[in-house]
Amino acid sequence: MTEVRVRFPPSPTGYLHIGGARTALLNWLFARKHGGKLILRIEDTDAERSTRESIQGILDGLTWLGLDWDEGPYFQTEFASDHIKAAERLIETGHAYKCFCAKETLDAKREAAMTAKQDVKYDGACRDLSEDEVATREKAGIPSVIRFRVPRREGTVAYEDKVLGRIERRYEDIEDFVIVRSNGKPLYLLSNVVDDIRDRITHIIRGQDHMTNTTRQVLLYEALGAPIPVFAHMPLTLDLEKRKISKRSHGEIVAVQFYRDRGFIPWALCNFLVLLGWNPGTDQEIFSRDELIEAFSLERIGKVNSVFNYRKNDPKFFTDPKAIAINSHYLRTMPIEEIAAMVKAHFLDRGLWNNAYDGEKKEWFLKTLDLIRDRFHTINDFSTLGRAYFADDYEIDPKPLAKNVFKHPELKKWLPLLAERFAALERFDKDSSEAATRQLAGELDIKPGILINGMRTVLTGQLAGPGMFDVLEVLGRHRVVARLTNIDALYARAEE
RNA sequence: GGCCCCAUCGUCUAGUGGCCUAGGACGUCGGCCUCUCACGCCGAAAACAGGGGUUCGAGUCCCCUUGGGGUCACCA
Repeated sequence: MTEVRVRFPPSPTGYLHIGGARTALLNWLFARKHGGKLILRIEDTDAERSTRESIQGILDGLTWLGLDWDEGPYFQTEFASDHIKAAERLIETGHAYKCFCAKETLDAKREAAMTAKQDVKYDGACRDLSEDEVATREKAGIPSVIRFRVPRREGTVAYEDKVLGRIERRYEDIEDFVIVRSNGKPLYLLSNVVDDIRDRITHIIRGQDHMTNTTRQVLLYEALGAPIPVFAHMPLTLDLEKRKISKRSHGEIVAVQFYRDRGFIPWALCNFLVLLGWNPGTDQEIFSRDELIEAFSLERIGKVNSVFNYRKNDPKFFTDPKAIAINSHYLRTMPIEEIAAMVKAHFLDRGLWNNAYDGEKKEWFLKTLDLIRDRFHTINDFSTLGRAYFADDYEIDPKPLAKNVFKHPELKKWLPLLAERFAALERFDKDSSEAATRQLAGELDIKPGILINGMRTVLTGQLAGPGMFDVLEVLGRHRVVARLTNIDALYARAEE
């Protein structure tokens, strides 16, 4: 059995978006599943739109996602001579010809046909030019493109799609398409095929937006005398209006970079993306890398386009709720050391990192992360919602401040009083602090919840959080007493 | 408009003629737990686009209609 070779060929005209990431992921999975190779090929033949930053952005995105490749990145422009040679060979073998029609007149014809709601196809004006006619025009300096000569015959071009089944298209519905520009540069349809032949690609896994390219490319494979690879056209990812998502019209919400910046766990994003148009046939939705590689197959890719159900301006669900749900799942179930590594990178970035977290405070750090991670959705939450655990300059959410603190004016005295009790404790831990709190509540004849919720707000800035006495233990007596004692400042600020 | 593809809960989906009074997940709502919130657990509402066939029997096969998407570049 020959080696499985797949490729991911992005055009570097922007950042990596989730559609591209999903394509890369499926190719990667297929390669890993079959012990094959994933080739990364940058399709930069559109020099005007290709940029260095874009190439780097795509590489960074793939790396962040954990999708590694085995060969490349190759750059398509470096193989331009291969493409031209192939085009020349096609001319020699009669599979292509030079066309001298001016782009402007063709564009005008197309436009006219479109508005007249007619079929728009190249009329084949130069298809049967004699050698003399070609020579004359070249001598006259008329620029020409190279067109593929689509066989004029009855019947259809067909191929077996791994996802869609048999796809057929009649020869007469395919126009003679351009494969080389008048400036001598090859076009995608040709370059792509030539590169795939050279790279010995066995399976082409790409979006359904390439379907009409495929029939034409099959013709190219045949004309070039190369074996036709297996095609698998995956369904597209659509936006809320059911439009194909694109970086141009959707901006950051579809950029892989956005998810990195917002504190997503790379594999969680992969896990979410693979579920868009693929399922294992069981109820399993959460997969480790190895599990997913094991479970993956082309046959279980669906035919139906899926909607990327992103939300905007929602503090909790800033993207597809299911993506958030999967991310939070990983956040609270992954080994805490792995979470810690991601939090470290994030803290470093935010200036919240303390080297002791890797040293003498490591145990405390891990314990704290483990305590608070349950209600977080992203890594970023550790520096925002969880800031009070790592710094003293945390914000206090006005909502609980009103509800749990100001609503009980006496807390202004009670909280410092509680701080005194804590300070006087022989040992300060979960049990002793709870006992002291309940004791004080009893003495004051109030519900313990008043003290508990009040101090939660003051100590963590949050309306909700882990069990309060676990929090106290993690925060430590020193910080607890200081924050509870210094409560006057809070009231002073409120009275302003 | 031509060509190609597709059609199950709000969203992601299971379903390959009888196991479907259509299953799961997310989201939503209710309950339990509780110092709060989350987790967890329990429960609820929520879908086969429409119409014809075929068949003893259709979400599942066929046709039509409707709807949606893709594509029609000297972009990739």
